[in-house]
Amino acid sequence: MNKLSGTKKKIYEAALKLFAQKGYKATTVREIARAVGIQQSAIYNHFKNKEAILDEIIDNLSNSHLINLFEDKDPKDIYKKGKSILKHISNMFKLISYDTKTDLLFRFMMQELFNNERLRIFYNEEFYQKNVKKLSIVFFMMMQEEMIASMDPLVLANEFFSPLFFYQLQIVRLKADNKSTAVAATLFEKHTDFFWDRIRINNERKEQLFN
Amino acid sequence: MNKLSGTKKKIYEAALKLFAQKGYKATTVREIARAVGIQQSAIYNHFKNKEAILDEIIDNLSNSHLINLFEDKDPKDIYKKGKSILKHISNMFKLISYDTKTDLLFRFMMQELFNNERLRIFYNEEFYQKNVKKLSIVFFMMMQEEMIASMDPLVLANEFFSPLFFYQLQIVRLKADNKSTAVAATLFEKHTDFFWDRIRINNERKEQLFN
DNA sequence: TATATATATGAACACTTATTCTTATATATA
DNA sequence: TATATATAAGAATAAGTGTTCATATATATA
Repeated sequence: MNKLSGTKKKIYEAALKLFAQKGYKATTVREIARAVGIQQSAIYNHFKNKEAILDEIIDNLSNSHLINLFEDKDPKDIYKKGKSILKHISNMFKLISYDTKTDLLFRFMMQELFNNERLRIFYNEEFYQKNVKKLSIVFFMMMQEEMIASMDPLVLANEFFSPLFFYQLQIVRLKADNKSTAVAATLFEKHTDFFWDRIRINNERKEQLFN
Repeated sequence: MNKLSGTKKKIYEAALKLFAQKGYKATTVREIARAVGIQQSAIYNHFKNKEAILDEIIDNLSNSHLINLFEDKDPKDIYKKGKSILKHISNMFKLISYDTKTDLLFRFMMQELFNNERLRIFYNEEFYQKNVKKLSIVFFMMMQEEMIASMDPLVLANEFFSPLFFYQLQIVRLKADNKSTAVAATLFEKHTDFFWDRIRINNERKEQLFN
């Protein structure tokens, strides 16, 4: 989002918040205007129409932290870190769930997933496929180095990714009712511990392999 | 749902379909009426208002197959089956994703999750908590019988449940765009295979334990 | 068959919706 | 300072919304 005027940015952010809370369809232009503190007609000086706000939000999803679990690091450089890279990714999910800005984006995405084809394409390509593919490369390399047991890397990537997504959804859902997220939050780490412990090759096993 | 008149049932089902497809708010009473083939005013002979249709749908979720993964079987009776009970539950998720009726309920639930507090309560208590607790009882008993490795049963239950949920969401999402679900569908079984293979105690390990 | 009840219609209602004007006021540019 | 441009307000509009009403027609009951 480059150099928005103050008001345009305010409209954008108020709209995102409302879309995430009650959905695009249920949010009125009047509500957005009221949240910004202007007349509804003033909105049309900044956006062509209501849908243009929605489109711009979806456009900007690609630049958000919602999808950059790897922070643009090359899988080839990080696989050596073993468990700690999984811990890091797991922690990224946790941070997204709690960061007030990314949290909105995630809730918005889940809210509108079935109502917007562009959003589904984003979800599939940027949020899911991209990350799972990177993960599977990491796992593939770990297998080659005999850090972890050998199996289908793509399956493994899905198995690592899906609980993180689910726990994230849990937290966003609990927050919607102002319920405690403490228990759900611990599951991020427990998932990584459980997962790594089950796939890693320890020294004894390694010796067995070489015998 | 007891003895609805023909028309009431038609309204109910047309509404569920539309709610699941485009959301409650975006669905108009006129659309529901058109789908049934009656005037919009006739709907009010069967339901007090639009929201009453929504409420009735949510009421009936508890009777649906959406949540009865165990088909009312006692965890104490089924844990002995070991992997096959997990296969069975995994397959239930898969069936739900493809059954045209339950598939609608799941999509409806995900559509309206953030817009309806009663639905979130249902999701949390009936869909999530109830099943995960039953699962953890099953795992706890498997641990006592030294069928699987010993760890926190509730964590294990979450680890088994969450990928199934995720894959189900994947399939419903892919179906929304008429995309192929073949690859996603294989993940249900692969999840169970991977999961069981990692937690089970095989004979060699068992011998080690007794030494 | 006659009567009561349930269900259908079609028109109308009051309200909300997104959007568009015209007009006024800032803000930036010359 | 004068002028052009961007942004604000307020009123108005047309279309869409859920809902109600009086009335007609089936359907079930006596």
